[in-house]
Amino acid sequence: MCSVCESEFGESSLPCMFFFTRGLFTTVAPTCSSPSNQIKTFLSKGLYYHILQLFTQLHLSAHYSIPFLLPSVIRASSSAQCHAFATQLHCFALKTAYHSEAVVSNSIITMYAKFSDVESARQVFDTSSHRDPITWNSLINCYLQNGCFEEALEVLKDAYLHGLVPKPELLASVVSVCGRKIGSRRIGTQIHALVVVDERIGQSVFLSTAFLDFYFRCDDYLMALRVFDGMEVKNEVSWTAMISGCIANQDYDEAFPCFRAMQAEGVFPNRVTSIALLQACAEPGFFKHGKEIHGYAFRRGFESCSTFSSALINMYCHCGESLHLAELIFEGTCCRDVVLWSSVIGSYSRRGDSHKALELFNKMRSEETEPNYVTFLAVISACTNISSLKCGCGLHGHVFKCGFSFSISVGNALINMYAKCGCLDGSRKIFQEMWNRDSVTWSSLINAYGLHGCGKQALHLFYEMRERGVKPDAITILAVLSACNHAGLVAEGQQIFKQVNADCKIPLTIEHYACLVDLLGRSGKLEDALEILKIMPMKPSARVWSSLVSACKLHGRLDIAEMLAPHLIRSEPNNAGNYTLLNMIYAEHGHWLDREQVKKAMKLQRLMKCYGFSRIEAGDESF
DNA sequence: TCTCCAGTCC
Repeated sequence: MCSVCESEFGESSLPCMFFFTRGLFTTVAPTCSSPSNQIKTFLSKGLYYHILQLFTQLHLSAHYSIPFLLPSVIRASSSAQCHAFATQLHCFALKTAYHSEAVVSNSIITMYAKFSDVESARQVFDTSSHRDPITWNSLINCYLQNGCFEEALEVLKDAYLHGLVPKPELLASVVSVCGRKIGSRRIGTQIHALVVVDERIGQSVFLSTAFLDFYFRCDDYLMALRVFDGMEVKNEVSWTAMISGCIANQDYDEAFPCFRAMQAEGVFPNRVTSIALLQACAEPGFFKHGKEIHGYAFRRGFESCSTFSSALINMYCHCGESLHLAELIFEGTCCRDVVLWSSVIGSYSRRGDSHKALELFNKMRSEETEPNYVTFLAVISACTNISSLKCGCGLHGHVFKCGFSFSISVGNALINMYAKCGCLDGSRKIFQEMWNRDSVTWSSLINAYGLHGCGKQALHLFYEMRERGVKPDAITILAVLSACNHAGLVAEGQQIFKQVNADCKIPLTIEHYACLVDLLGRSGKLEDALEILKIMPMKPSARVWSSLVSACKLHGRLDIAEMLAPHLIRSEPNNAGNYTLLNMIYAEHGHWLDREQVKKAMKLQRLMKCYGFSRIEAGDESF
């Protein structure tokens, strides 16, 4: 048996004879058959130098097979991440002039694309004498894979002008990027127009699905529906794109009938369909569908996929009482990737079980899974919930060590964490050290100032933010109003509210109105607060009523409190706190009869006053 | 070749 290609039979071939006679393989018997078999064996054993030797010999003997063999070896070496060997193969092609064959240069372009060496790929394209449609495709794909969207479009345009008709598969990739890239809507629509006008391109289910997804991502629901209805053939991917589109638009009532229609048409939902549907099942009222999808996926064997497990766990975590199921699935998943860990840690953190979230983070590290920035967001949030500065500082250190100091989101989470842990200096320092900031960064520090009663500084920062051209959003406004509220800056808060309301650029929500009403009430401007109640475009929430009644208590305005009392009780009939508040107001003014009535009403509702208590924690977690 | 999972500020 030949020890190179391990074949049992075959006649002596030229290359093996050569190696044998030159003593390159003194232990090899010359019984190999074809060069391609030998290459396969060399590749599987990692004997790259021997492949180069073999190519040299084939070239010297003018063997015809090189233009056929070289591309497949280049492809194999790029799949195996052998950068150095792949570059040597390129050198070999240059030296032997095989690079002038389109099939060879195409494979070299694809190889450089895989190694993210866009410049080398471009150089090969520019110097190649024979370009076929695949050469153009390879370069466009190279740009797309490496995030160079503008360059990809330039080449696509060039190719079209050179008379090349782009393949639907290629256009599908381009359209897919258009949907994901902000500001590329026009290009996607132009490509759609081109496909409609130029009949040479032809229709394909891939391309139509890409357009369907594209229009959903552009929030053009009607166009998406037109594309979907116009599709002659629909496969599981097109149905999945339709279902995902409905879910992204929060149109859950449409997503499930679509899923039924898909099955009725005889199209089997795949793993991606199940994952997309699980997202919708996490919404209140759709949990029963989630169990159904779980059962279906179990039968189809999707459960072994970590992406699926992640979506499943997320769904069970969102459905409150099913956390034990989420835990069971998590324990039963053998391949836990960083997404799965982050998902579980995030779920515990959101539910307020911060200690469990931190414990899982430690477990994740002990299992040697590297956290990413989403993991840090989840675990920093957990630490913020328990206001543990010691734990937060430890996490900050980890963030630094793991190289996530440059992440804006992580920086924002740290600003919030330091503020909630009582360390305003920490928040300020993070803000100052951040290389890039977004509107959330500014909102976070404004909020931090507000929490610490530094209203003036919060306002100053808000003005600076606007001067620097960073657009505030609804949350920034809420943070500023809240800061004004904490610091008693009534005039400033009122002015900002008026400005934002007049601009109409930022939609004001019930929270903004509640904050303003609270601000006015606390400062004794109860009549102004009542005016706001009249003009607000939404129904006042229980929080608005209770903050106003509290303000009445603070400023001794029994008259207004009595007027508001029925609204307060109606907004939250089962909240004992509201009755207690009224009790106290009546008692303070000596209205004992009214007080008795409130007490009776409380009894009637079988409500008990909840007494405050301090919780003693077992101990701080160590990091 | 198109479709899918975790997320900071209130």
